[in-house]
Amino acid sequence: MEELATKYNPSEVEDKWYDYWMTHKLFRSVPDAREPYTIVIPPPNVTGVLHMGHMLNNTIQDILTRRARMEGKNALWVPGTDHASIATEAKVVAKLASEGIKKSDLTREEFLKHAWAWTEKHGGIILQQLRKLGASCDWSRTAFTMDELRSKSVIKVFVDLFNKGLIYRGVRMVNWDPAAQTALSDEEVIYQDEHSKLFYLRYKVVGEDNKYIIVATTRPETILGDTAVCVNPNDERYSWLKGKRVIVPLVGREVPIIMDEYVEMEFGTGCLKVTPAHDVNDYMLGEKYNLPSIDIFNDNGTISEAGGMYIGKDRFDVRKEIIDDLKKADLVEKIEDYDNKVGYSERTKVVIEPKLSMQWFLKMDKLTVPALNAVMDDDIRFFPPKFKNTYRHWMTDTKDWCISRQLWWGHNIPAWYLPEGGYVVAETEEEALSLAREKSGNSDLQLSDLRRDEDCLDTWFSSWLWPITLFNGILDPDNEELRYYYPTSDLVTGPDIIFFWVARMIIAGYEFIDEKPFKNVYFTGIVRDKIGRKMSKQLGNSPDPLDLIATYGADGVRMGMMMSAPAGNDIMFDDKLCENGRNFCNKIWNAFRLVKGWDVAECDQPESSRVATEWFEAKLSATIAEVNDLFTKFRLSEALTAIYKLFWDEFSSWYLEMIKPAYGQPIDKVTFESTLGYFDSLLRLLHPFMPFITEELWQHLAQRRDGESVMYASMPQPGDFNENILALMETTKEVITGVRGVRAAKNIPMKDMLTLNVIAANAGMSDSLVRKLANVEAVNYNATKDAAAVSFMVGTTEFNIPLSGKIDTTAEIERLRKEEAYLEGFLASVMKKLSNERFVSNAPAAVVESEKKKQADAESKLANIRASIAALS
RNA sequence: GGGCGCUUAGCUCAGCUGGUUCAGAGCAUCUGCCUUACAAGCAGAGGGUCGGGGGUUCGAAUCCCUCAGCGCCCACCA
Repeated sequence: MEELATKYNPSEVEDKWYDYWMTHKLFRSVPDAREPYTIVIPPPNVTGVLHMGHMLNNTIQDILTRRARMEGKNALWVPGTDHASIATEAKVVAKLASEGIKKSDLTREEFLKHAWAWTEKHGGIILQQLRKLGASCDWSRTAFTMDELRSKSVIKVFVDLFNKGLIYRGVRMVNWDPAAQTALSDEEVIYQDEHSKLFYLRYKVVGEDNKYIIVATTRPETILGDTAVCVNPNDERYSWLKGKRVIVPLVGREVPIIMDEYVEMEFGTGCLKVTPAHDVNDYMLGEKYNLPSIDIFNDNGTISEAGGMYIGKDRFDVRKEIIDDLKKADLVEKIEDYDNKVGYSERTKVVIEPKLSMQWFLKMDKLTVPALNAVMDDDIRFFPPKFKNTYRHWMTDTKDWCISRQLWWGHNIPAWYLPEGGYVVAETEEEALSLAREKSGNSDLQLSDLRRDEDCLDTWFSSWLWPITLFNGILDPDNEELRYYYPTSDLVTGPDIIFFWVARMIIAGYEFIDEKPFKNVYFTGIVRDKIGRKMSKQLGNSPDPLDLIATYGADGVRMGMMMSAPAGNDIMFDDKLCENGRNFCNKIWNAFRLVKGWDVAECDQPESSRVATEWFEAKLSATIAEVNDLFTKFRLSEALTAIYKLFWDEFSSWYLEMIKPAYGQPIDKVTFESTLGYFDSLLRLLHPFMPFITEELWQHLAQRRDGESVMYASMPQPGDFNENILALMETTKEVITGVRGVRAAKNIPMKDMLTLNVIAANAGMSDSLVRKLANVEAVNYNATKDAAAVSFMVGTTEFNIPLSGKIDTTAEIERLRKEEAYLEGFLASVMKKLSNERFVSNAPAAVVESEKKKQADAESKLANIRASIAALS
């Protein structure tokens, strides 16, 4: 066998095995007789780059997929990317701008050419990066939310919903993004607290001399669009205003006073200016009282012709200017500081403008019903379950979904407008034409007479179909793949897109397939930096995952992240975590070097090794059972921790030391074979978490045929094991630790042999292992106390180590006195409990028993200690 | 304004339906070791009245109430 380096070198190993897995198509899945296990990737933005959030999310998906595969399931993890309408279009617009090209100078076709070129250049980078992580996706199935199959599906779904009467078109107040110049859904608006100002403006009452009413507003520039002032009809202060009119300051427009209980009398002055075109509530009032609506903004947030003043200037500049002008005209009563919430575009980060516009909507009220029930009834399970609350909140009383976007990069809405008005919705131009001819009664109508809707669909209107369209479930609903893989097994995603995506996928599942899209949803936390800030490009606090992989190895990064990533809780990420992962890789590597370095001989198995193997076998089984249980609860970090401890503490620190032959000596064949078997089991257990190093070592462990992989080795299952051996070893370890403690305290080198006296007939430990690991030459039972010995206790048994000449009697007595005092206190508290009548009669028998045992143990220990003190004095 | 969650060792967190695997883990710290797999390591050690207060109970980190601080989600008070 070739010489192994003393340190594990991941970079040499990782690419080699990824290529091997790819060459042998080991990630490939097609339907067969096995039970399916399916995960669909939350598609990252096609032009995005890998960040720590992706790392965490995809590591978890890979762990689940790899584990399922080793459990004998037909595991499929489908990768793909999202066209990310707004984000991608914004990037393309910016790139074109840097070349001096304006989007408005291009035709739709020209623009899309640029967009596709951009997508092809940058698209898929992120998927390449995922390979570095070890992601075991079936790359042959890589999909894109805007590829042909997905596009056709989206259009078909739109037409279908339209024909069901669930999609409608109408003028509504929507969230307008002046940077992207498109409408957004409510979910794409993020509200932030702002310190702003409340401006109190004077509106002159018509027909009254020098009488003004004061209106409070945070947005003085919108007075350009005021068409009324509203007060509460119950507000006696203003009853005299009934039927009067006021003059909008500066603008000079005469507008009516209206009375509506919507107005809070306590807020501001109790007078509300009404701007139906630029505020959702004012819009409602406008509808109710038939007020004119003056849209004072252009789509880019500048003042429009309709504003009459400040035309072409930006809304925020105008806010400053108009206040100056109002002050000059003495129309400002006062200005107060005021904290309020301002809506920002999730994508472009600019302030949202409520705007009245013609949009397409999807009716939500009926659609949400089965989706809500599925989660509430645990037909779809959320991990952690606390997110059920959040989900229920949103799913009750959900507002209609604005699905149109004034963008070009996306699925073009399949609606065509007739020359004489009206429109038709169809999957293809041909169908549209025939519908249009029918509708208009004009059989000469040509396609060129029809005008295609300019808008495209919200990105989420394609991603909500993702688990279905990946198996072509819309276009061919009865196909074999859909029947086999759908519903998928687990979805792994962040709670931030529970409404954007998770909820809508569930809705789509029930609406289009009549079946849930997945059985379990595992919510990851947000990856933050070590001082708790969200990682972001702006802060520059996000490490580049590829740098981390280069430094610590993919396995190291995966392991470091997973050790501290409980479900649903944020992870405070620190590079240090990866260091632990790297160290663990090195530990595994070196344990392997040790084992593989031994010479094997046909000799008798020592007693110590016999006990050690029996014990480790039991320990292995117990841990596997524990890990299995943790996986069913999606407690991945705890499962990994359990395996980590099994490997590092139990296997490396204890077991290998127990069986390790003396230097230069061979190991017996029985022990060796057992050890290789354990190693194999450990590698299998670890594989889902750390795929590369386990594959590398599995290769060295045994000869394999080309194409074989630990990926397909079966996950070890727990066997029956003897609980007694576990208890025996716990005692043995405590005794060994006791002896080592004495060595450390007394500065006795490991090389020096010691004698161990047991002040009892039996200690419930393995003598042979104590001799070997504590370097004890003799274990004497039924020994008597010795003034020239240091003592320690394990359970109720006292041990002592004769150390003539090294005993500081005073210090030893003092130590024993402390111990005595502690035990006396402990005993007193136990006795107090036991003498409590109500405790003895109310507590379960087992608890009372255990208290009695505590009492007996404490008494016996106390007797021992007092005897020792007497012996030393 | 409503809802949810968090507060346990210096740091990051486990601790499930109250009771010897209840005060734990990893990291960090301290002490001694380059012992022949690993110093990215080994062997030892210290460290917390479980955010404050009250209650229920024989018994509370765990259940209830309350206060304080923090975080998240939802909501049209200009």
